[in-house]
Amino acid sequence: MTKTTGPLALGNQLCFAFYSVSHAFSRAYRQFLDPLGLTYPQYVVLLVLWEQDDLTVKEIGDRLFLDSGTLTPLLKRLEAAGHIRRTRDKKDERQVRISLTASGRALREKAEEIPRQVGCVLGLSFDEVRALTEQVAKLRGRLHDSASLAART
Amino acid sequence: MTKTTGPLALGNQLCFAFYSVSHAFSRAYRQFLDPLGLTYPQYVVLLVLWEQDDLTVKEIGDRLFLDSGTLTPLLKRLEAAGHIRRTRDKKDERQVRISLTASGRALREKAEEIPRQVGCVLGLSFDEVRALTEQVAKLRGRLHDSASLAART
DNA sequence: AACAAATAGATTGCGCACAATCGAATCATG
DNA sequence: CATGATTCGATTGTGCGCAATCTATTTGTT
Repeated sequence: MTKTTGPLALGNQLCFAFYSVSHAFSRAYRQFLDPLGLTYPQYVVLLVLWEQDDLTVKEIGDRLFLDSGTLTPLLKRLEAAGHIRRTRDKKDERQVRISLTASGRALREKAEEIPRQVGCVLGLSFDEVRALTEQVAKLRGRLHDSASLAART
Repeated sequence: MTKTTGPLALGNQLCFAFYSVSHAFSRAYRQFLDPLGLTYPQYVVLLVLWEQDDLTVKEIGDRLFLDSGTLTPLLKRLEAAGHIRRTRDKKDERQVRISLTASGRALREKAEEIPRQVGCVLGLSFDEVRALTEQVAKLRGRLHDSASLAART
């Protein structure tokens, strides 16, 4: 057994809980995403585009808290797979607009069932999932606020 | 604004909440870990060793849900930094035992304050942190159980 | 003793995640 | 206008995270 007291005790550390559950979720999704040839981060990018098509790289990054160093190669792989198109914006040539292809839109159907399938092993009610999601999102917001505060120093 | 309904709506997805809060935590820890020359995964390995020294790679992996593909290079970097020693077990030459050096033990003091410093931006009481940690750990357990069940097929 | 199976760790290859840096395009200010 | 600052995205380099594979060692069975 591990100790359960003290500031360094692993069991008490919320950060590790999130770190490890995030990987566990990623592995759980993998079994459904592998047949589609998608990774979890690619799937999340598609989630964004299924909600709103034709976004710039920056807009996608803002929604997912990812920067171009992560997104550029990821988007190139999605483009190589034929799921998206990358085109420079005519109005502002600095921006690259990302739009779904027919293939990318077609994936949506198959992806629609995944969260439900993973969700049923969680043993949580819809309301519990909603409450937990909101609580976690609130924590993420506070961490971001404090980070951007620290960065301004 | 993003939509808030439908199975694919990002805001409703617990998985993304964990994915993004985990990165947010990692970034929050980074500002404290950078001065120590540690990454978050390296810090977590040290947390384990501060709790119990002289573990095998497998034992560390079991506690952290990581495999040798991740741990071997990470441990070599911790060894190169002088924080740990890696020695083959005399009784069972397949195993590599990981033990802290004086330098590795000395880091503990400086690391002791980090979770508290990050924790105070969360705006949660001690009990709320404990409850949330337990709830998240329970979810991780269920995801693991279902994964090992699926792997056995 | 002999040999198949299991186990521990290392290695390889791929895909994030992110800091740092760069070039090009745009904007702001005088 | 001019030009300095800002913004966007791409690029580079480092470090995970993990599947797949490999070797060496140990264990189990006969």
